[in-house]
Amino acid sequence: MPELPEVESARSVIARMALDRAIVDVDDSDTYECRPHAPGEIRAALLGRTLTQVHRRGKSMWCDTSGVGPDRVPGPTLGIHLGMSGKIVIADGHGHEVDGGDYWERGRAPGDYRFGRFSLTFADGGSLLLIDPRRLGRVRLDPPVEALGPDAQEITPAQFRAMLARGTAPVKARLLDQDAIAGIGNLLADQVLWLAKVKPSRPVNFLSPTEANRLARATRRSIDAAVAGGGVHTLGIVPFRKAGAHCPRCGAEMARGVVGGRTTWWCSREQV
DNA sequence: TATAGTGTTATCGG
DNA sequence: ACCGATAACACTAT
Repeated sequence: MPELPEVESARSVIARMALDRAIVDVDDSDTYECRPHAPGEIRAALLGRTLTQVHRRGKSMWCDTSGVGPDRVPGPTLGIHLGMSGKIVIADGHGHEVDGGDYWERGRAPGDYRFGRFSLTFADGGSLLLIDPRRLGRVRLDPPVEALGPDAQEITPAQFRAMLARGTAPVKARLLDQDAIAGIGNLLADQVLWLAKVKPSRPVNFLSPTEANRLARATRRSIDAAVAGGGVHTLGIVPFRKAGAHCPRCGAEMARGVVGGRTTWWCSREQV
């Protein structure tokens, strides 16, 4: 599920609910979610500290930490990636779900913690949980975030042009490359390309400056819309990514293919 | 029962 | 070394 808008929702949950609360317990026993750490490593690093800030770049989040004593010694950063199915949830001391952001989440009822993979418990008994059925998310200390490209929500027109100015990859593959531009996933990419009327398989070296500009504007508009709407599933083209659907703009049949290794849908008439 | 899936990454080949 | 394509990862829902 999570692309940039969902991760931003998770970031805001942490920012308003989980900062400056003393950590008294950590469940880092899921060795796959917490790879490459051994069980107990993250726990030992966080016990007796607090989260002081939460940052996001693209789909990656990380929290600054510090001790709770008078000296407030800085600790390691706590990296959280939601993967394909992750969600951050805050519970109170009775295990009652207090906050989980507002984006759509397929099937799960509030308070269903069956797929909890990592948690922090605070001094008052409340907790932060990472719910992640597919377990492709990740929690780690001091995650490397320097390699990520500019955040897709804040990228400048010049940075956007530079991102397309090298190589021969299909434009959709480049939009999905987190080292080139951080935050765009499969659904957001299809929406951006549809809005800009660019065929996903077109090599970046064949794009005109006009098309590059349309893509930059479409990226901005799509992310703003998805953040405001509460997730990428609220984007216009998403309900039409299915067999037999027709373009909501021109009525032509939607085409399906694989680009950048991902299932891709586009308008067979307008996106050429 | 078989398959697809809103993400990342190691590996392979050109 | 750079760039792009592919498979693998883990697990659920259809």
